[in-house]
Amino acid sequence: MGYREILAGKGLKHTKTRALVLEVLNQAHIPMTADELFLILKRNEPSINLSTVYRTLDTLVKKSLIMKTTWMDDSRSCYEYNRMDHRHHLVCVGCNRVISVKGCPIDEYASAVCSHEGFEPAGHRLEIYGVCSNCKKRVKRVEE
Amino acid sequence: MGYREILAGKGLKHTKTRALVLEVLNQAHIPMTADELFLILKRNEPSINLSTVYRTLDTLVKKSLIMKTTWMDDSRSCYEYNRMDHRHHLVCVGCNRVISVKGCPIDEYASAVCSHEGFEPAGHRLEIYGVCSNCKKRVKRVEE
DNA sequence: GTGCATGCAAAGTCTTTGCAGGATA
DNA sequence: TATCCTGCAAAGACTTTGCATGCAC
Repeated sequence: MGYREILAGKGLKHTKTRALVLEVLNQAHIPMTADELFLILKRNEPSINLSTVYRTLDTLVKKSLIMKTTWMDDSRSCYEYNRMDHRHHLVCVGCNRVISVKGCPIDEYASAVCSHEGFEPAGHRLEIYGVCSNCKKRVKRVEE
Repeated sequence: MGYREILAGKGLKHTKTRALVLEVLNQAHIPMTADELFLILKRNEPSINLSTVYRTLDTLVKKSLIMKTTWMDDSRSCYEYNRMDHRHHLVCVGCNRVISVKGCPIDEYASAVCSHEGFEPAGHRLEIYGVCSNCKKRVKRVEE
């Protein structure tokens, strides 16, 4: 299914920006900031404005085509393609490298917690933070 | 152990603001914004300034006495007491009510993911989002 | 042609910083 | 007393909004 159909399915007009945002996020597999997207979109569409990117992201979030989130150490919003087989992420607290992790260990637990509290499940957010091997070396070097 | 000792253990001077921030967050069991804290602290310390609150929070985060995070639908930073037996949260996407959930289903999984990728575990963030019973009723009423 | 999307500029919100005076060990 | 903390005001970063023009259906 092309992005034109995906957008039409949500009652949205097809525009260059919307299709490109969906494509970039779909291929990225990793949450990106509005500014990062802006710089990428600018290559195809030099006249594009950052506020258009924000408006586009907002629209796509409202239609649940993408999700908005953040990393714990950064207050900027990030945006991520909303897939059926969602992934979680492993983030290095040293260099901010992000690894996309397949499989979700939470769905069952989340449903159980929700039903215990009388909630209708709507999703969850899970990230794992750690120190990657490069950063571990760097720390050791400093400690020596 | 009092907050004076906790602060001293991290090499920090004891100040009213620091002790109060720790106390409020410790009792809250739920992440709070800088502004929410500011309003509470103002009751005890009417002359307090919001920038002092931000500086205090920053200091306490750097010493790992508290943690900084956000909710998915809000870009403001929240701060949470850093306990050994950490909790996760169930958030209503309708009214933003937050329920603190005992027990963590993730530690083992997080360690496994980290060791698979050569990371040293440093923590994780997990929140569950859902629609609480009140908000479910509200939706039904609108649909009828 | 109508209604929604966009570029541009300006405003808004949250957060950080510089500086002089004040509190802590 | 030396050092770090605080209030105040100003700046900074990210995000949103108003308006006139342009594009999609």
